[in-house]
Amino acid sequence: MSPALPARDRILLAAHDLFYRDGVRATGIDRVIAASGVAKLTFYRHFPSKNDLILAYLDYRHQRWLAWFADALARHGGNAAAIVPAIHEWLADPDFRGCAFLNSVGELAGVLPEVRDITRAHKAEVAAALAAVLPASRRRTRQAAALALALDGAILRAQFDTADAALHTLDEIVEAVLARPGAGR
Amino acid sequence: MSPALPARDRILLAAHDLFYRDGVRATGIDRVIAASGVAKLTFYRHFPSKNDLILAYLDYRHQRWLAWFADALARHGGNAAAIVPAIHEWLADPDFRGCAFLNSVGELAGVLPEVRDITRAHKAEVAAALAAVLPASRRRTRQAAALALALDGAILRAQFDTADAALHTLDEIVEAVLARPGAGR
DNA sequence: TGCCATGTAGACAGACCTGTCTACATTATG
DNA sequence: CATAATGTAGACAGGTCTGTCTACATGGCA
Repeated sequence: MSPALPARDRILLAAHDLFYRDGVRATGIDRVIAASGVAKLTFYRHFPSKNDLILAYLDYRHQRWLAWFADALARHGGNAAAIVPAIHEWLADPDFRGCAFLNSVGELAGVLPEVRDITRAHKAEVAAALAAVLPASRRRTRQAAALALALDGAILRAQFDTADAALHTLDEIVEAVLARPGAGR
Repeated sequence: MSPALPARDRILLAAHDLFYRDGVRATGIDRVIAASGVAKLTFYRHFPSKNDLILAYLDYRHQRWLAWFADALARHGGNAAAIVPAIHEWLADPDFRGCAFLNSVGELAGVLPEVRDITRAHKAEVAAALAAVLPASRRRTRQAAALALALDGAILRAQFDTADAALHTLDEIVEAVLARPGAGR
């Protein structure tokens, strides 16, 4: 009957699900408290303000998403051809609601500037994960940056158009960027 | 002393500036009313609910932004090389706060589904504006779709990283997409 | 035994939000 | 002149939000 998880973890889990699904601003503290089955005072002992919870949520999301992404890339072959199938897996998930970081920047960057830094750091790691599956070359880092940017575009596109359209266009950009003859230096 | 613009236009102008700068959800009706110098009852006669105002705002923004974009492309030469300089102009604007439509999808799609359709229509017209400056070819429409997606990625990137980084990466994608040898059909 | 961290339940304050309502002024038009 | 549309000023209701507070329970450890 004792709770399976300590209070802090239950709060963080509940906050993750609600913040990601409904948006940070649209989710009240009271809903997080109800969903985690914790008392209000307990909540405020662990997270003195909602902003603290938001930052903890982004940190948790960062670790969780990146672990999933690295695993998905590996499962699909661990090379450049794995990128689109891995993303397809995500976009097809019925719980897909876009990128938590991009969503948060739009919602919160004005009032919580740390979100910008967290997002920049997150996207840098995404680009690194992409670079790791590209063929070694002098242009690999820049190719990864281009793919990371296109990936963000595709994630957004999938939120107001079909996932298939987003993936198809992403695929074209991936091929164009990788096929491009070495124009560089 | 009579107002330069009819009440409805003043409301829409004020809503545009506030919604775009601070976000739709973060901006209360009272602030729009104060900024437009209109009485509350007058406001509610023109826009029975905030949702009506939001949709009118997006419609107005759509026309205004697209007119600016077409003009900027023309001023920079009206060909494919005009794309990055035109976007540069926008990102360098101190009032730049990302794409109003992408921001709204994140904030509102859950409670106001029309936002999704409006955004899809807006982006389709952006792609058409891009296609108009690309060299005629069998692949022009698909190239424009790819560039539109990359453009969205760049707009986002500029919100948490430097505009220069976003533009540089966008430029690489533009060149890769346009340089790509005809991969057939 | 005594102390303290950690927990529960829930009332409450103060702010802000949307939308309604009363009461009155101005202007154009039939 | 009379009527209707359009405007102003601002109180108010009912809801939601964050964060504080009181009062009490439990379990580990010195």
